[in-house]
Amino acid sequence: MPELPEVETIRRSLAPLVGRRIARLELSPVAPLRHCGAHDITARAGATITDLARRGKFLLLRLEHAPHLLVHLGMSGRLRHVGADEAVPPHTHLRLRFADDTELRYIDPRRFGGIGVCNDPTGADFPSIAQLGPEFDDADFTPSVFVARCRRHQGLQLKALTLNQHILAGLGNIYACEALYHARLRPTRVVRDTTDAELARLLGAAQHALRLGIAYGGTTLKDYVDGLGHRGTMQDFLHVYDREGRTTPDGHGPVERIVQHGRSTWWCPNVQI
DNA sequence: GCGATCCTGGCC
DNA sequence: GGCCAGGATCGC
Repeated sequence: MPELPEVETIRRSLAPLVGRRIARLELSPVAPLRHCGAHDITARAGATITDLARRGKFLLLRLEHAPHLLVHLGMSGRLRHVGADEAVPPHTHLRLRFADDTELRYIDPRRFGGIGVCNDPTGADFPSIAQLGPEFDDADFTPSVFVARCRRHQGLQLKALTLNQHILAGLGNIYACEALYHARLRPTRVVRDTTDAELARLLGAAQHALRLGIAYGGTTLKDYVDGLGHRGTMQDFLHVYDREGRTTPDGHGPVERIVQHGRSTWWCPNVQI
């Protein structure tokens, strides 16, 4: 479900949790645990949340003392801060209860996401975070750095490149399709047949797509909401994603759908060369 | 680098 | 019943 803009929106919406102590913690027996055991999670009961951070699509709940908690929402994960008396939906895997009778719930029907712990406040000791590429807004992440990273994967199609979290962290299927459209690049193009200038354009388009997504509070296609239940509005500004057979909103032409690596890509042949 | 795989649910 | 879904990992 959530890509970087959605996770960032959730992070911001959960700011009221900072400073609160986890009075009680409940972990489902089928919770998707990553690189840890149930006790690593349940032992965090009693700890105080000092900060909420994000790295790529990971949300970090920093606690007063390590280890910290981290969450990845996968395809169907949600985080909700609600009153503890609200009905508990199916597939609720983690509940962090606070003294004011509210709780943070992690809900994930498909369990493609997961929860884990890390000792480093940036999550750097967590395997899949350690392997992430730079953040889109990292000041050191210049076009030449991005091009150099891309050149290590000369055989990749540009669609796979944009989705590859080791090269640039945060894009998912929506923002990858939109970035390729704004960069005017055909998703089936291969890195080795792409100029440095084109790759630099792709980075700029990806950064733009992510910034826009954050500004609009994420994309609600179906059921994405932030921690307080608010929908995003980025869906009103998409140019190609899920628009097969329609024209781009800027009137540049018809949108086609192809399948790459088992996933849909929407793109506009009139624009993307 | 690619395809299969992990899951549940919604829609046709 | 089949197909599809905001993701990532693990084999070959």
